[in-house]
Amino acid sequence: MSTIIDVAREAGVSSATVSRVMSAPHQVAEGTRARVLATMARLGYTPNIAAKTLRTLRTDKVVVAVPDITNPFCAQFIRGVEEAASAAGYAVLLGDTRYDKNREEQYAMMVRRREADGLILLGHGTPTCLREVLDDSGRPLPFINACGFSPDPRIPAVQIDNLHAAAEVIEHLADLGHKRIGIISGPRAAPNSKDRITGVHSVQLERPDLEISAVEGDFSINSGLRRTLELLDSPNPPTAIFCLSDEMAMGALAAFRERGLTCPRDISLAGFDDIAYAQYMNPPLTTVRQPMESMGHEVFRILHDFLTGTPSLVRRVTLAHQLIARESTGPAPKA
Amino acid sequence: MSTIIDVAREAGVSSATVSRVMSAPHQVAEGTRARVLATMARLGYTPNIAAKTLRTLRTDKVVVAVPDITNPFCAQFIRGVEEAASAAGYAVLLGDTRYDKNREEQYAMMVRRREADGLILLGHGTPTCLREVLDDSGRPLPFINACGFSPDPRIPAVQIDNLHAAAEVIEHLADLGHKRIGIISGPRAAPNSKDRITGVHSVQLERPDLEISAVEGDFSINSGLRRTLELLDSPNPPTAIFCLSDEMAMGALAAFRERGLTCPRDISLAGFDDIAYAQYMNPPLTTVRQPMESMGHEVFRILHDFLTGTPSLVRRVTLAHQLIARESTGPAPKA
DNA sequence: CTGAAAGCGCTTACAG
DNA sequence: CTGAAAGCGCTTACAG
Repeated sequence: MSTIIDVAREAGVSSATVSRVMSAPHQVAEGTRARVLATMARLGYTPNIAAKTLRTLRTDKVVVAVPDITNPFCAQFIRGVEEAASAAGYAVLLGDTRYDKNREEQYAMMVRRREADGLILLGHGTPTCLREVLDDSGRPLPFINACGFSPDPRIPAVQIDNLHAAAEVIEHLADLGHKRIGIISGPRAAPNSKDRITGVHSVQLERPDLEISAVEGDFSINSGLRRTLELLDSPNPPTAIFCLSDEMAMGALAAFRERGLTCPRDISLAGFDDIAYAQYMNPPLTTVRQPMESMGHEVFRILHDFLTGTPSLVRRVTLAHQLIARESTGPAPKA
Repeated sequence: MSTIIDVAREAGVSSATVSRVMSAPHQVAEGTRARVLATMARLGYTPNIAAKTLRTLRTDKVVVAVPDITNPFCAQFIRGVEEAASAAGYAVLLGDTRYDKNREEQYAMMVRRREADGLILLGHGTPTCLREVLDDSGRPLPFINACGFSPDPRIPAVQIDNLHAAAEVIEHLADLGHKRIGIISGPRAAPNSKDRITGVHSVQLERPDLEISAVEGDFSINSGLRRTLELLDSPNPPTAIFCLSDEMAMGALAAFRERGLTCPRDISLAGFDDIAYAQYMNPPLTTVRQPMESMGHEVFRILHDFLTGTPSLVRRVTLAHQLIARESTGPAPKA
């Protein structure tokens, strides 16, 4: 591999000039620039990024860590981040944490080791290795949460209004005459699961005849299947089930089939997220759309402002959600 | 951020010793080592990877580029690669090419610019910027294909036996009495689509009463839906449809619903890949399982051998597939 | 518009 | 077991 020195020698200029041709071409005389460009092409020169990074302390990379790349919901978010990032000349390093704190830390370490300029984390957590840095300096970090507000108010975050979104689903079900509603949540610890459950109960305050039974899932198809079976086998089973992810709703559909139940005739079902598959399920799934691509754009924009030193006081951004009523919800069966 | 020099000064040793504590601890006297370790911890020292990479010309990273991270099929593959990679001390950089050659090139450039040691490409293509290097030196590159054999025999690749896998599906359908079978392929240009279609026709040679009509899709749910509708609306519609991806099969199921057809009573359906959703579709989907995680393991192993200079003549590896007969295929309806 | 020179933070033969 | 020193390939004030 040829270096900037080789190019300089061949083109009869200094390495500084070659460097300028790449980073500030207008500072170089046109003839010189053309000669250098031709030489670079002839030698097949490719800059060594490690050297550049060492010198500038900038990588033009961000890492985005998601809990489960297998989930199209995460993938859509990544797409959004990547779109905004590549438009700004940044590359995206993708991390799959599998809901594992250790793996999250590993990706966060990439920014400490200067392998990336910043970290975008889909979720509400703050990796330890970044938290320490935060405490030391007291100033914000190149770090942002999506789909979950951090408990630390200094850390910027973007999400939807989970509380009201969940409330809307319950209202939708209640309007259809459902009285007994089963909720399958994600892990309770997650603030957005808590927010959604709070939303559910906020409706119950105004409609005291609602009976809500909440069980805890883990967002996976299989947990949706298992928990639904439990709800169906309880003494007084719900007439509608609200899963806090579309994947769990997919499991619920499988459970209905296993019990010979027809949706929505015998039981209604709502999901959350509006992944690409939701509209193709049988029946098409009623769910809440989270604007994941926009969330990706927004999150990158905020991180980028920070990285470029653009002053900004933005800390919390809430994006619009949308209840999408499809065929999986219908009138409650007559008792 | 403290550097190796700071640690050396504080610990009263040279930077060479600090370096050895990290990379070859057994070469350092125990007392010295302990002192250095304590100092590193006290200063919160984190090595600067850019400097290390510049010096060693190794990144301990591989980039894996997939056509569509949104597809769980790709995600499973990534999981496999990542498992093998992290066991070997490598990090994975993930690239989503969206079936776009330009984006593929961009990720391939990362290895030319020394941002990664090698490239794993899910698909059969060879990025131009790597092809040139190959031509120059004549020796193999840190590059490997998965799910598609490269036309260039020097480039290693791992896949399943697409030809026989597709043949097995057709035989399964023919055994169920189906005579008119519709095929929805991926883009025809892809070698693995061609291989599968060849497999389909190989069965036809032995069973001349089979009528095969093949149309071209793009692996997306929506193309599965559209193409299925076309097949259903043709003068003499097939009694079974074989989609060359499970996502397209999902679209086919939506098309059946749109036309009021019950699967498998009125029409049978088979997919390809066995993504996680396949078993939860309604009805559960008959499909061909590709062992994507194992493929990821295998691919990384081969690349790693190359990277570490381990001599190996492995060029083509074929992994076992499996026909998974579920409920979406049944006897052909009586004419 | 261009060049000489310092320096980013590591690693690694080499010598002792 | 340890250190002095060179060097990986860039960029950037500084000077002209």
